[in-house]
Amino acid sequence: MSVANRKAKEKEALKALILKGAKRLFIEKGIEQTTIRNIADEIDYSVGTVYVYFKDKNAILHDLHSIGFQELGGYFEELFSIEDPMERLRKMGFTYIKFALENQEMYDLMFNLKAPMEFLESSEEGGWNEGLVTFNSVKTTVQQCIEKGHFKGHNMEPLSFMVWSLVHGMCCLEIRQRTKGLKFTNPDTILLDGYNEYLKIIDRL
Amino acid sequence: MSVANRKAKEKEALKALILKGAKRLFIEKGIEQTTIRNIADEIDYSVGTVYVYFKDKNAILHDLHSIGFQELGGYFEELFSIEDPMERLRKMGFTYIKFALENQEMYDLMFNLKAPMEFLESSEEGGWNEGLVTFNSVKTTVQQCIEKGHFKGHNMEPLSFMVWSLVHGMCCLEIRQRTKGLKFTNPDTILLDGYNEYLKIIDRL
DNA sequence: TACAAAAAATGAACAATGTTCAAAAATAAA
DNA sequence: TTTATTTTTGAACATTGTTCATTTTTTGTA
Repeated sequence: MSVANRKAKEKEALKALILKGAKRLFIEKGIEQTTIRNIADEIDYSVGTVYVYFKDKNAILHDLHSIGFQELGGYFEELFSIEDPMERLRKMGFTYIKFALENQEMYDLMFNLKAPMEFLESSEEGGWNEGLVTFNSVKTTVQQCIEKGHFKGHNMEPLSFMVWSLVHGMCCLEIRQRTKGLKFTNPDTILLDGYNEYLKIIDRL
Repeated sequence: MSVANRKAKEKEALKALILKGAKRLFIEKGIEQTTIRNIADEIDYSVGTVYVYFKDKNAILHDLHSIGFQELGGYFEELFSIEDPMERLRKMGFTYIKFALENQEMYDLMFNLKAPMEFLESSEEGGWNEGLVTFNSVKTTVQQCIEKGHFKGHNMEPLSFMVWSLVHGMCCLEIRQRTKGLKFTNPDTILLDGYNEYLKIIDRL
């Protein structure tokens, strides 16, 4: 059994190597500018080998999208030590924006590109688990806010979706160059300025 | 002069024909699935001809993105007869969502795809005029709300950006399949339910 | 009308991409 | 050592955006 065992580990290692190389190139020169040949070159394997370990490009992009969610989880970790749900909700949005701006290509992959979702559709997996888990962080926190007497007259799930949309929308516009295309009074701080307006609002609810 | 004149008009007509064919295919089978050869076939011209009238694919996508903004302008038209700025702001968001859902490929092109912005960067045009005009509709309305005593303690531009991000974020998540990937309690109405939470909030400001 | 010049349209050809698969190389089992 | 299995390879294919020398059409002139 030890040989088969080692082989299995080697397979996993190579898979991880491919993902690591792909991620490096994605961040370095953009996802669209990265080809399978580039990835193969980067890790000194042939094109064919990549296709032994991944069904197609979508599979690579999906696995990398999952890694992105792990990393987002790392950013979120410190949030769960915050007792006050309102304070946690405030910081959560800020952390989300921080992650998006510091990991633009990964964020794009996680929340914008079609590839990961196309992979899900063509696979037997139940649904978008990564998104579900992240959205649950928001929902749970909003629920606790409600239980503490905030957000009177609001519904938990739609309100959570609204909050998520708000931060996602800002990140999206920024990453897809729709803020650079415009000319804001304070172009460098428009995301945080916008988020601050939101903070002012929920502080009163 | 009449010949040169007619020629110029014919050139414009063919350009428009190409754009019309492209748009039809985009809506029918998606932007990513549409090739220049497809477009040429659709209008019974050769590939080369398309390149006589457009520098590259980005140029087509940019022009089509501008057409999208004209269409969005059509949706917005009735808004300007609404006197009360708060009421106008409410309806504006709703109209925006309606446009996005009824014209998903076009919306994607206008607010998500990189092509139109890449075209702008490689051209001598000043900036993203289409986006500027649309965002001005929001800003003007928010400004009028402020002048009427609403949104006390808020700043016009960041607040407008926040509002835009909120609706854009919802549309974006929907169009890029991040709501289908999740499982909402009411999947079919999550956008409107989310928007309603927003309405409840601003009604109090 | 006939014919040369200009303009417009063409499609074969190129480089780059994702993908496949028979063959080669490396490893394991006997 | 020899055979069987696994892993790796890279040439080949279809499809893409793009170019450009050539052909076709239109215009201007005698």
